[in-house]
Amino acid sequence: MAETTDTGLPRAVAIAWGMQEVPQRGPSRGMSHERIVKAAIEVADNEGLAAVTMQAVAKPLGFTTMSLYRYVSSKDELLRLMQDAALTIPEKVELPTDWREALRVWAGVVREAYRAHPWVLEIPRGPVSILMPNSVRAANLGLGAMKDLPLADDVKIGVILVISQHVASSVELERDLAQEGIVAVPAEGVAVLAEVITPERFPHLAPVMKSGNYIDDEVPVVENGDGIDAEYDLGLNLIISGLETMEQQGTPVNDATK
Amino acid sequence: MAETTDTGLPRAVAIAWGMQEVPQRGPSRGMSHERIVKAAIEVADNEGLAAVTMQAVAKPLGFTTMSLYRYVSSKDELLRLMQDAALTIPEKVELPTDWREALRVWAGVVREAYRAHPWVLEIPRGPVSILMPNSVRAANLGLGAMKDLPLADDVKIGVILVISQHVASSVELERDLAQEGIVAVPAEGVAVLAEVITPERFPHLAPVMKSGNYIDDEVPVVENGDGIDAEYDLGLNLIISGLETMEQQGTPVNDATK
DNA sequence: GCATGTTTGTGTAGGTCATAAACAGATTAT
DNA sequence: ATAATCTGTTTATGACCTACACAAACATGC
Repeated sequence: MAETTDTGLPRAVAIAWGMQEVPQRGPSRGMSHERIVKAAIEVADNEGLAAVTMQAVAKPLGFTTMSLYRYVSSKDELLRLMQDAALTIPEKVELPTDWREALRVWAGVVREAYRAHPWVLEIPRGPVSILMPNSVRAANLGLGAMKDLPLADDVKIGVILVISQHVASSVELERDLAQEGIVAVPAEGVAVLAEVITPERFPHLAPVMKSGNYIDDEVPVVENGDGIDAEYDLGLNLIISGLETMEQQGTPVNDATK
Repeated sequence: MAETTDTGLPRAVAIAWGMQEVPQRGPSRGMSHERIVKAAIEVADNEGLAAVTMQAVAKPLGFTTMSLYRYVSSKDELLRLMQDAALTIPEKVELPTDWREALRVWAGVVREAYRAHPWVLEIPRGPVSILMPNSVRAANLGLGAMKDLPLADDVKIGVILVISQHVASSVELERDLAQEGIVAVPAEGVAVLAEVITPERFPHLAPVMKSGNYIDDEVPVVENGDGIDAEYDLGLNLIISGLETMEQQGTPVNDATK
């Protein structure tokens, strides 16, 4: 599926790491991966990921659609490059010494990266994604945040995955709810829904909905904007709190960093 | 964006709840939402979500492509119906009384539902998804698992979201890694990668990779199949453990169920 | 310099898809 | 009956990705 280079690495990985040798014989190139990806990101930022067509990317650059294929072997590859390039982790991040605070800062950095380009979450993240430069940088930073936490390496990797996924899901939820006109269910629709979500059929959920915090006239069932922050904090707090007990219980450690 | 009915509810919601009145005047219908969705799910199960085209769904049913549009207003609506129908929660689930075990069982049920149709995770889950019958059933069951946990309702809702998202992400990761030929990076490629992931540039990550658990000849950086189970358990354990301390600390309770 | 092979950007064309529009036959309401 | 409405179909349109072929540009080896 994913095109591979002679090193056996997916092409997108080689390109993103700058490991793709440039041809020498022909005319010099008038374009570059960087400029293409940048233009594509601009389109996605302005008009959404669905608006990213080869034509829409090429045109502002003053090139033809097909010319992009001299740099990118498929649209899929372009999407993968965008996915990595959009995950902009700041060059220098000051991490607190306390691992709890450090993890919070780290999660916040990742969260802001997603928030800056929410469409990245629409791109399917295959196993290749994790080999890309910015994913590696993010993982490295996350491990740094946990450097004083006495847990095994594979647990730390797991924590990084769990937190990343939580952050991603949270931003995704936030983005979904921000789309007005979809969430807004008028009172009439809510009333109709209340007829099928009865206490008999849904004994545990129905009372919660009745309690009113989750159904007002506009926003049903799920939380509003503030609720998203609450959900983000809740998940992060639970994970960190869980790590604390794990730390106190002293899980066996197998740390390669010594 | 999402088509709405006269009740103001998205059409997909009305259809899924069986709240869509059937026309009376014309000829009787030769097709049904159920059969269409079932056929579509079959295609997705066999050939992946990408193979779900209106034609591919209609043909096995002996109907034309366009006939589907008499039942479904767009492909997007069909996808949403598939998304809900694929989340098959068992009719009766025996939940242990202990909320910790009950949450584990609940998470397992959701996990198996996703595993049965992993392609659901490729369908963008908009805010509408949460109004669909099976999402509501899942939420109700999750709340039931926590019925003896003295926490506020909105916290419980948050916990359900957090756990669902963790389960979904974990299954997604599992599915990605199961696709052979993408993950398999030959030793040569790994060696090349090791040249750019240097201890100087990635002081925390590089030692972990060197430690060997994460790079063998075939599977780089990320865990193999067993590792996925470990990641799933880790996340769930952290969340539940976090809930335990929250329980012991006695967070203020505001329970609508009394 | 010059021939040769390579690479670039472009134009053309083919194939897949979703879906709008118009129509004939079926069925029910008046 | 007559009119209104609905069903399934045929036809057509417009996005899109991308394979292919071509001419001009450029580096290398003679």
